[in-house]
Amino acid sequence: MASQSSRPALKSSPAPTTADLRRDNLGRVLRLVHEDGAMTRAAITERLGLARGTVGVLLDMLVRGGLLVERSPELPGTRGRPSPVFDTVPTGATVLAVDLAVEGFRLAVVGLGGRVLSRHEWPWDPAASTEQSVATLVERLRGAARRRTAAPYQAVGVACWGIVRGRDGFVHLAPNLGWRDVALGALLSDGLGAGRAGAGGLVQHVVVANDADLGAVAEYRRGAGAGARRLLYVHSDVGVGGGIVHEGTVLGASGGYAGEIGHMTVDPRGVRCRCGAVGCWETEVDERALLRAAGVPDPPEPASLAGAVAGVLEDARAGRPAAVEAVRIVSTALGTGLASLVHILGPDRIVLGGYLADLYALSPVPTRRVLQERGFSAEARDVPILPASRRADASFLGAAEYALEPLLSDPAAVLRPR
Amino acid sequence: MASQSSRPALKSSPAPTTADLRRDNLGRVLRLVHEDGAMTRAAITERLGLARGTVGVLLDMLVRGGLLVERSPELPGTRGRPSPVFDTVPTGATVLAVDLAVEGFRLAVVGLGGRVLSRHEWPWDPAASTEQSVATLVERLRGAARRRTAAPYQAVGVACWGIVRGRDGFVHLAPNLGWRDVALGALLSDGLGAGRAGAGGLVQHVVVANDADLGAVAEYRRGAGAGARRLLYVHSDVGVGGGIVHEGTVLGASGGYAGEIGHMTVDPRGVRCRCGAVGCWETEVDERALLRAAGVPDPPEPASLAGAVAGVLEDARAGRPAAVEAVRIVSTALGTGLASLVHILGPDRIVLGGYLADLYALSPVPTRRVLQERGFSAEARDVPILPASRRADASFLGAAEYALEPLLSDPAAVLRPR
DNA sequence: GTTAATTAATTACTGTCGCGAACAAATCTT
DNA sequence: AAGATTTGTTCGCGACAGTAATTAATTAAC
Repeated sequence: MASQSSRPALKSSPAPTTADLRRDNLGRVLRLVHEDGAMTRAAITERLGLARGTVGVLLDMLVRGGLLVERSPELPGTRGRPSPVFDTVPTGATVLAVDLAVEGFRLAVVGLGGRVLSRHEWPWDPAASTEQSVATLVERLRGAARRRTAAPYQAVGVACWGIVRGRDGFVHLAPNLGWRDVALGALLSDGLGAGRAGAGGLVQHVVVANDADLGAVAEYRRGAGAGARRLLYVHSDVGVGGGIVHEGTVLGASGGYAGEIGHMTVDPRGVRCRCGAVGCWETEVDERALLRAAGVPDPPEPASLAGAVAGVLEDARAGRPAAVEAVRIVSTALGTGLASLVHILGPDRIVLGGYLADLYALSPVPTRRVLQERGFSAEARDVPILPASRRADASFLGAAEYALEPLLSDPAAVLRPR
Repeated sequence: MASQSSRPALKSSPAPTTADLRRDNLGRVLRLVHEDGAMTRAAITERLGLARGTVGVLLDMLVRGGLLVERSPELPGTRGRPSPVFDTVPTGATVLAVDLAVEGFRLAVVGLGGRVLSRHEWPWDPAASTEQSVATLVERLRGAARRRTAAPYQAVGVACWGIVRGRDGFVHLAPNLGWRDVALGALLSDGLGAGRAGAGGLVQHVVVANDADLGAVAEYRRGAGAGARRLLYVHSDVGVGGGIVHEGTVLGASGGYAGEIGHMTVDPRGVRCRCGAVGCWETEVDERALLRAAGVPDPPEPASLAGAVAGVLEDARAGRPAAVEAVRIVSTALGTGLASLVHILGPDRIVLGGYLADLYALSPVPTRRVLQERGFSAEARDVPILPASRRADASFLGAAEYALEPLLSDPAAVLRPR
């Protein structure tokens, strides 16, 4: 049963044609302005290396489609012919970005260019079943979507804390919501008529993804990970999640459930994890691990966990031995896991989110020392570790960016039907 | 419905032009024939989805460049106009594939299409310094390269067991050769005049890479990993190496030293590793780990290690308790590490090389059980695990494929200067 | 205040790429 | 022998990008 299993059943990827070229370049122009903000024709031409005429045509299409606007140049200052700038139209494409939290769900309407247009928040009904909760979510989204049907593109991006299959947004497990095996992606798509342009279709696209993956996207696009070639994003509060962006693509969100870095085994004689296994990394580095190491009892209310953690960090800052020692232990465990990940993935930057940013800011030495000891190369030993710069918004922004992706890779497909 | 299938390509910099289009498609045609063997115009047209005329032009260029030949069709049999097949010219592009082993280095001349044209083997001079050994290697390669200067493309691919920086082929550490910090890639490039087309340039391109990475390439291209979307290749004899192929690109070979999966930490109270750290995965799953678990003393000669391992496996097959238990322990450790890697990377296939193929064939249950216990999804729990189908040749083939890459992605650049 | 220099956008022209339709070729079927 | 079937080639078309000349708008220099 080994060799030469039939034929390579996988079809060769279709070869690109001139139409693909146009699609690609149209997307590149839009993406550039979306990511880097307003800029002139000349700047776009320079950045993309295209011919001037080409850029002109592409910009014209995007303006005509309502995604970009041409504005008169602000106060020339430089000499030479002043050049009008092109900027995104925030209402030209909007994403309903959703963050599913324990108490309720937060909704942000994010426009093209990354501008947050509005925010809302609704509590869960504690008595509601999973089905009812999802139905409520759909209802709220429908309401928000209906208010914005003028935009040529509208999408929904949901950040879900838990184990989510990127391919179709199937939620295998969302511990803090108590959800298990919920086909959230399909339910939202149906409820909002994703794809159905005319009849009842409120949005073009729905994505549901792991919040750590989306945090990685956010940091890569508009945060501390910008410009990295291979970014490792590690987030922790309760549990540890992570996302890997490799040369611009998210490792994990495409197919299965990759990126569950919190559950790599680091100690066969360790603590039992929520997932049922023993010795998962997250049992040694998440917030409860810190409390355990500090001898602080687990607060009964999940809501007060953050406060207890802040307390331990404060105590450590103040020099109380028990807290200092706890921080040292957890920081070391953080370093050990990071070292493994560096061996496996070779990131050129690491971004820490959640309480890890605070932990590392307080006590970088134990973490760095492990990397120094275990790294095989200067690159590995000295990987830059940065705090996440999008702490509060990471999931939102990532969800928005991710949901916007279809538009950015093929604006024409969205504009054509109009 | 089918939303969620976005393939995020978050890059922006280089915009493709029509020239890139042509380059791309020319490469696709060559790659297709190289990988899947001789085929007709019609088949190529179908596989690539290009217009018939386009394929005709591209094939014409490749034939004119001496990379492909047109052959009369074999026995029509079917009705319709018979179609000549196009096949690779093995001598049209050759790679000098090198495997650096303990006793000496092996050299295979591999032609386009993956055909091995010749093999050679030279022992190291035990008294030689590292510099002298490299000089010898260069000399042998020069000799082999000079014999084949007729080919439009010639390259060198070196598989090196150790820690190798993919970017430039810098060998940080090659334990079995006793090499440390050798700029092998640069030395070979200089010695063979890589790139210098006219004056003394014998080859176009030189790559040096980790043998596990190259094994992964070989298995992905022409072995048990063919067709996988995300392939995890794990190899072990002494030490554990690994390679990850994600959507057709090697995760480690591009930049730093990634892919050193043998050195992820699995037990803080474990055994000290050669690398100086404690509890590396390879201390629990490589050949010496098996011997240790079986209570067999480490043979003094590295050469007799394989024999000792085979003996333990044989004993286990025969049901001797100590050997059976040792195999169980190591298989379990294999499963633990694989489970972590599955969590992190989410491969859709795992290929085991080196003695791990035999170990798993003998005792798959403990490994599979760990994956079953720890996996979060059906995909993760049931990842196919296959033995490498290119056991002996993996490094060779991978080196050849990898060194051929520049030709396959841009045949015109090679053909133009002629 | 006029002129030169500088930078930018538009326009027209040219060459290339891939597509599709029509036609030609080679074999099989009836 | 005529039609059917599949394949390869040719040629016109549209789309795209590159180049160069022209026009436009501003600053700097005299």
